[in-house]
Amino acid sequence: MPDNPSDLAIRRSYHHGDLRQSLIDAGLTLAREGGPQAIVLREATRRAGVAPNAAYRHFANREALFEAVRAQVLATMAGAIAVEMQPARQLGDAAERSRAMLAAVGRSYLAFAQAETGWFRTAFARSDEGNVQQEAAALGPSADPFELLRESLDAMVQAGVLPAERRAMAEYLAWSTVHGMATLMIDGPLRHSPPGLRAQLTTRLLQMVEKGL
Amino acid sequence: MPDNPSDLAIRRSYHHGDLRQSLIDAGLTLAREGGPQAIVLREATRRAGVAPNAAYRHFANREALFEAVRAQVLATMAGAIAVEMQPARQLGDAAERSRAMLAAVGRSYLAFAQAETGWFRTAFARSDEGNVQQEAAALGPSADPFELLRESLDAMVQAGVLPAERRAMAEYLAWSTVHGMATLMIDGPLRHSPPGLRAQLTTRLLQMVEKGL
DNA sequence: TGTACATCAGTGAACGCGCGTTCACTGATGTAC
DNA sequence: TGTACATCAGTGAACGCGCGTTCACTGATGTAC
Repeated sequence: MPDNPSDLAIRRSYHHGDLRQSLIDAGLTLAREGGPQAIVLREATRRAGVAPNAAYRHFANREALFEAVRAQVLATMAGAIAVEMQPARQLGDAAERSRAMLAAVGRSYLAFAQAETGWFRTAFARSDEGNVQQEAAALGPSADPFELLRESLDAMVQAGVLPAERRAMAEYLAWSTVHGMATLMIDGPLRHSPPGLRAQLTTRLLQMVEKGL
Repeated sequence: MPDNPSDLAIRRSYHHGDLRQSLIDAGLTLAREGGPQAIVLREATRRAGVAPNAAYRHFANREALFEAVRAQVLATMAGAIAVEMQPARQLGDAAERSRAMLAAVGRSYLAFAQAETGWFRTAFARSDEGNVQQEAAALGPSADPFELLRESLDAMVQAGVLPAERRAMAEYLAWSTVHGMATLMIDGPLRHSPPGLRAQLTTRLLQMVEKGL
């Protein structure tokens, strides 16, 4: 393929090049701006510069496209969190390190929810499942933020910071807390709260989790 | 008005009786079964046995109907929680009472989310706000579950269970935790978890909040 | 008590919109000989 | 190296659907005299 003109560029060839990925990319843009409901098949094909039904060469239906986008979002989010965890990973003391990792997960989870609200909503949109796991698995390991949380908790147990008998289900307790706060901040009563208050709340919340676990 | 045939009954008179409330009732049924998106103006009029545009006598647009339904849901939820709090309120010891009240709020909040998922989703659907507060205010006091949470925390401070300096923002920390768990249970990885596990998680979560605050 | 009339609460028909999806098709690509 | 042909990836047109909303209307109600 000498020229591979994607998306918005005027296609010189009858064939697109990589329509599948272009549709997913368009879906990502839509989701970023408008959340899960903005992932509209016809709009994605429009942005890819292609007839609406062309999508059906690559996806069985709208749901399949949606799940592909969702898996990508999950991977992107996991990537963002992994980056924020890097400094914590460098720490020498095992106890300190594991605690810092957990805090980093929580902090960057909340940051992502606020910075990329559309994607955040998409990541946790209800789905008929099934497709999701397959898509996510195809993207390789650590495509899910949840895994990073698990890793941090395991590190805490290994460092002796978290008693082993409290490890079970701890990810659900921690995740609940942080996810609930994210919801409060993007949709709930804290929707219009100032950044200073949010920072304060984030800190106290993470303290509560660490103490409470 | 000799006969006041509402909703599904065949109307004998040209006038409906109380179309406004009938539309809200229809909206409540729709929301209960299908969540916020199921609140469809045309469907509500259909169920009320009336032409689609009749709704515009009582609501400016779909959004206005939606907010009226949402306010009702919030009130219903607050009512359910208030009932569950009753036993706790009877307790003699102030410290014990306040703690039991908080636990009751958390427990019944989670129970409501699982028993009435459609309503729960509706209660916390994003909205353009403005209308909500007015509608809720019109329904009288305690129309919001959040108020009951605040009340419990205030009681804890008064009973000396919660240090006054930790009272500020405590409702957001507590609410976050419980709301996040609700989300996990209805949409997230705990979607298909057995009741026994859920009960265990609920208990541990409430312990965590009490300790962590 | 009866009648005229303004007001209110509904009707009937239609609008434009955008969606997901299906059909029969055609242009481009790549492989076998 | 050239040609025939199967396969693949897109096109064009249309479908049915249901939505929210607007228009000009009509039947029922209640009030003034």
